[in-house]
Amino acid sequence: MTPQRMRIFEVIEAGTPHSTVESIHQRAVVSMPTLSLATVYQTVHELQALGEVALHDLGLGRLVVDVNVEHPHQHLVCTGCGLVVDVDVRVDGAALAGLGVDDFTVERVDVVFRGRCQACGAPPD
Amino acid sequence: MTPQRMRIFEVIEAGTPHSTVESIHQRAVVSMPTLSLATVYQTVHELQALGEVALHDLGLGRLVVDVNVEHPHQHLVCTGCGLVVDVDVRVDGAALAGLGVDDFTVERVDVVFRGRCQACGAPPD
DNA sequence: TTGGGTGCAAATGGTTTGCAGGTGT
DNA sequence: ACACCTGCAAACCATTTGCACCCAA
Repeated sequence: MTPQRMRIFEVIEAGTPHSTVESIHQRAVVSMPTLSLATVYQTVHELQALGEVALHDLGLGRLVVDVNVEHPHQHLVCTGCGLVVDVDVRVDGAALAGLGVDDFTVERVDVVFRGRCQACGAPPD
Repeated sequence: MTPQRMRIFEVIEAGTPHSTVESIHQRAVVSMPTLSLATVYQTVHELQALGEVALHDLGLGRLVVDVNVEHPHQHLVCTGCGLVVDVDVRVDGAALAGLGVDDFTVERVDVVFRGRCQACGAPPD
């Protein structure tokens, strides 16, 4: 556990439950001016291997670091501001039975509910 | 409708129901050696705007071009080879009612079933 | 001293944009 | 001739990798 990793972990814990690598870096450089983005990437991958965080690709074009690893859940994503909210919906692969895909072993089901948060309101156009 | 676009459209239709931009390009350069990847990207976006194809980010790190636009569906993705299969499962946002996210307007639900196809078998380790 | 691990500079790869060239009016 | 459209070279940006450095043994 190096000073860099400690600082990155503190920043992740102190922030919102879903951070981007960039936002983690921005908050960490304040007290560690030489910290590079690559180190943050490397560290979040190590934290993932240790089971401390989960990394999700929610179609936002950037990695989402999720501190909620205790609890299986899915995600709600605002198409306006990128806000991510955990939702406590359990889904299973059993829904696929009898659809002609029996040769496939389902290991995980990722559900993303996309829409607009209250602050963003209805989309333009 | 230019020669390039016509060729790209033909190639998409003739291939598998899910192509990557790169595979479209590879098949199209055979008969159009000067065709660039950027033109393929531009063209698939135009085809999307025309409602001829759908573009999906399925967490594979590359765009998936889907010719199945008639029919609402979800996707099965092999973590081994990247195979994509359409599955006829309908999901709705109603499952969210009473979860404390009432301030959110759900517009779309994207479900990705991840697992292993028969050819890939169980993952290593 | 040396072996393993750390963290950053530079490279990578998919995707988008800016502009030169062509086309129809 | 002019305005618009087409398609490619070069730029872009999130992410990964290669390597010089540091520390414990």
